[in-house]
Amino acid sequence: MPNTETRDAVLDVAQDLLQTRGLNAFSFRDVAERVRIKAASIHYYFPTKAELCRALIARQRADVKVSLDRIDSDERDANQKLARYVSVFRATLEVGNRMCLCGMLAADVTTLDRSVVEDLRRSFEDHEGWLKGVLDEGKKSGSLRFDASPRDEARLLLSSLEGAMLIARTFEDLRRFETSARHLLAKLKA
Amino acid sequence: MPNTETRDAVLDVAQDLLQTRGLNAFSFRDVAERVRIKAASIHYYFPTKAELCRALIARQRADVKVSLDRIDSDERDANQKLARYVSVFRATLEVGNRMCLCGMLAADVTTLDRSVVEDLRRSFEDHEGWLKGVLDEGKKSGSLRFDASPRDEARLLLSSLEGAMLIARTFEDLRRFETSARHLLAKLKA
DNA sequence: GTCTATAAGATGATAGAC
DNA sequence: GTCTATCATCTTATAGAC
Repeated sequence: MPNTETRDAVLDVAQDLLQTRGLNAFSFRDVAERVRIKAASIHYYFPTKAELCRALIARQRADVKVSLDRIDSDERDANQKLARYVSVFRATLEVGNRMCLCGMLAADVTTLDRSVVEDLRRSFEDHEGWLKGVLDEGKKSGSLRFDASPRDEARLLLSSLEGAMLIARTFEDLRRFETSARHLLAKLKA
Repeated sequence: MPNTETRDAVLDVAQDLLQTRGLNAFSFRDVAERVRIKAASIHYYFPTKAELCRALIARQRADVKVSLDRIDSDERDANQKLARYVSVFRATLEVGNRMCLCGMLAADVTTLDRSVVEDLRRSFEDHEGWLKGVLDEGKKSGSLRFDASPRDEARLLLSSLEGAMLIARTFEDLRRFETSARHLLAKLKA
């Protein structure tokens, strides 16, 4: 079996560099140095940068699923679920002023292989699908209020959070994100 | 005097590549080939990539000022002003599925020189300042309605539009942007 | 202003030793 | 699994001819 420890370390470092600098601003050598192996060794786990990307998205989707499942089991009120959801984004920004993994890949989308773009879209759709469910349920239970369809409202919320991260990061100002997120949730509250 | 024609052509091509691929995914050679000069010649106009960046932002800020001034002189209603403002973003996406220049640089922010980051922030502040004015005036005249401060609401609107571009671009789906933008404006309308 | 030539280093990727 | 060695190519940038 492959050495999962090294493989995970490579993914951890690559993810951090990707979220911090962007896909085209870090190299296999950058990753290797931090993992303290040689660049060539990374190719043993991930033959190409595209495969590294796919693995990052796959792991991220699994991690997100765990987070969303936990929110679903912990919270019953839609407002609380959304607040917890937002806190996932804030945590990303909080540690090292990182951009969302998918948001960063979205910026680099034209430089990605076709198959990576497809995975990236599925990842966004994971978020949108969950948000749609929460919004739908919140509207029906009377705890949320909005005029668009749950689908459109979910898309708008995700987009707005991504944009809020992008700009808060530019100003290195976490409070910018927090303020935007607070207003976004307030607008949805019944 | 320097050859303004070539200089402008370099800026045009660099801007397109930047908005399409991102700062770290195009080279002086890429620009040179499209302008049909040699890469070394670009250094005559822009000694470093950072200076090219600064020039792009400076030109963009001037262009945006012209656009916003025109909106101000053409439209009196705040809702109309915002609709025109949104159409500037849509036009960018419409032609070649391009990301906003500043939004793209924001993704690459950690790889930018300090001085470029400062210019980038000023560019965002230009937008936010204008939006704040429109929102303030719209609220006072009774044509707009929102709960946050004009400043926070302006920041949120700009963030949301950037995020909507980012994700619409990922799906190569202009209508995603249009739908999000429509709902954003509807939420503000009194 | 634009070119050729060149530097000095980085990049993704592969072959083959250990 | 990890390494060294190597490849072919690209990158930003500079020097100096034309």
